[in-house]
Amino acid sequence: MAILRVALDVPLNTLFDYLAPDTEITAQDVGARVLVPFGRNMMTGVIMEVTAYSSVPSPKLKHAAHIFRDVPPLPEGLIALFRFCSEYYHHPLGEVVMNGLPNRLRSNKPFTRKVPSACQYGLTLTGRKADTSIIPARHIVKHRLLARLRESRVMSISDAKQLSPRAPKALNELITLGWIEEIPFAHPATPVPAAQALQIPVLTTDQRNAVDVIAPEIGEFNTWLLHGVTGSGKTEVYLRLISLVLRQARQTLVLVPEINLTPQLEAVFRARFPTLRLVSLHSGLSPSERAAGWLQAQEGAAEIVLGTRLAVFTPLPKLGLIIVDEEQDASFKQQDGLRYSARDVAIFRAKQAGVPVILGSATPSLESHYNAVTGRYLRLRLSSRAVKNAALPVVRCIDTRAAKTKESFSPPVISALERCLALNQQSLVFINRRGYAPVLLCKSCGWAATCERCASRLVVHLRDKRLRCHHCGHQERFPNVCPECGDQDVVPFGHGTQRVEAALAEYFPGARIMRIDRDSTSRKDAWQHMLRDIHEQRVDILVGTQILAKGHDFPKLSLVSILNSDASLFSTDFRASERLFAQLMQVAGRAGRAGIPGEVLIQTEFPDHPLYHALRQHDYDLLAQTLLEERKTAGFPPFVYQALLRAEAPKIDTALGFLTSAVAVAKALGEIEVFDPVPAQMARLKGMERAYLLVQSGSRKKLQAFLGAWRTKLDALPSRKVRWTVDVDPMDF
DNA sequence: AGCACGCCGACT
DNA sequence: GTCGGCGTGCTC
Repeated sequence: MAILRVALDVPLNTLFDYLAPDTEITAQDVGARVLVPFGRNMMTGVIMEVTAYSSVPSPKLKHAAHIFRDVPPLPEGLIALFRFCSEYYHHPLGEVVMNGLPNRLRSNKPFTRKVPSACQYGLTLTGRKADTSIIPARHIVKHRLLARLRESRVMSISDAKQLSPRAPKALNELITLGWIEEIPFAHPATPVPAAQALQIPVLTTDQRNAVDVIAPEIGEFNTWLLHGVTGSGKTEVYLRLISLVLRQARQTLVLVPEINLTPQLEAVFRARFPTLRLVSLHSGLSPSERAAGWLQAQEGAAEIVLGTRLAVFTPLPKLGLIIVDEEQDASFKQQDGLRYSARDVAIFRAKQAGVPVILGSATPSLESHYNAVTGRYLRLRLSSRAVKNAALPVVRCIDTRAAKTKESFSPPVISALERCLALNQQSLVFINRRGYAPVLLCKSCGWAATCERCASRLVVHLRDKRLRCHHCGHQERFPNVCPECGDQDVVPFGHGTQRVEAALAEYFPGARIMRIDRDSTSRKDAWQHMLRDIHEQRVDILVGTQILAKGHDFPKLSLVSILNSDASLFSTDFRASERLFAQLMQVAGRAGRAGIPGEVLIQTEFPDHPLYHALRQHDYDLLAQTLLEERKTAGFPPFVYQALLRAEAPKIDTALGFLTSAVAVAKALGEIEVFDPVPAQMARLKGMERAYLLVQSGSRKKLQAFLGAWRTKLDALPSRKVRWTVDVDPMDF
């Protein structure tokens, strides 16, 4: 009787053996999903191996209930990728495998592919004449659907879903009522491309060079670092290479950071390749849609798979190229569960598949930069802007020790904004802090509002008169008096986007000001509408957080002011400068992209800091060299390889106690540098106390070997009330 | 992780 | 006398 070795979504570092449900089991079934009894439940897992014998005593073995043959089994390569991740990140294989599957395929129910809805919806005669007031006013979705249909006659299911996620249900009820009917599509939804949409831009010398160098290497593994200043046209290089890959009938995987950038890039791809079969895996998809896209990729039908970090686990039988855009972005590292770096997994995957991987960035991570310096990655530079006459913006520092700020603004920034307004040009004010003020203080006793579940200050949101924790989402009412001393003098301290917006409104009563942060863009489609307003010049001054920094072109923008970024200069996090630099380069890059000369003003108390110096010169390499030297002296990555043992417990001493015994175990294993356990930066989060222990080594191999042995020993350690995980190549401390 | 079993305090 | 607390141990 064949034995199935099954990966299950449980935090145990083992596969589970089952007797095959019938005799028709072959090696073909490796990679298939399987329904098995586990404990007292049924669970869905993936068959990792089919063997003849099991080391589990036979009375314990149960029969698998059912092998799903609704979708093809996972390809061998993907299983190998999962095994690699499990080993490298020291995370249970079952969790890695199940984490990689779309949710819909993790369930115990077979997958039935829904025929993509080939119809639109329109009003019936009854519906057109009907009195909508007989529908209760609280059925907002129904009213909106009807109103929209009276306007536009027809709408597709996706139009309806844009109105509300509950629209399908409302539609069905209205169909039952006889007000709405299904209208079959006359034509497939593929729009005929306008001739001018296909105009292909002429490449700059740098772009041409990059394409010419990479093109002959398609079909071979190499890691390319496409290092291009903001606005240098990295996307155009991607497009040229993708078109080569398309011609070979192979698939391209494009990974993007976790922001609403996916639709932008999707539109660019569709405009260039009108008949392209593209699957976009973003957070807005329903489980069925995601599974459907995933299957199209697995069947080789999708030519491009575009998505955020999870997309790195999409099965791609005809993979020809991987692109990781904005490779330095922190969102490629998952911060819970399997703590993988999608960028690093992508590189492994490219190597495994024998295809090139392109890491694109204006400000590469120091790790990638170093790999390019040592020759492990091949760097290609795009050093000029792609749009004719678009020069890099002039960057100036405003010394706020000399030019005193009032409500966050120094006189030079105010006059620059005035100038911009007079010239009818747009300007951007960057302050990376949401809310009105980052802290609420009592002037009398020094009390500050803090989150009861986290070790964080509550942020003042004046608009809704509430205090909010930006770490756990907790919110409470704004106190009228200090809860400590009863004094009435509780005041917001410091500046966030809302306060800056209010100050600007005072300075420039006539200006059209728009605030752009997670609060103002959280409503569905809000950001899209705001983008349109910006493009159509209905806005003079944009105030916002890093959400503004990424990927968007604002052609009319000529001035960028950065109000308050000094805090990150002297952070305890050794990666803070690198991140700040990347962020400021990105924001600065928003200015002057379409021929208007751009200007960037940075308010700082440390205008002589090397970071600002490099920024003024647009000199990434200069700063990278400085930072690398610092890291080398201090013994930080990329000169060492690190891992964290993270522990959390209701009481900090429990976590620290566990870590202390882990230190003893680690020291006994030897050959590795072990640091003392310390409380995490955000020591308390969501009611849990957190601490970590850092280990590092100059050799990745040694670190890996150590982690394997260490983890086995840690599993045996008593860990009452403590939850612990290993974080390889940690990004957050 | 779930989910059992299992042994000690405040309630009908 | 029971209901229920979460400590410990197992899941093929």
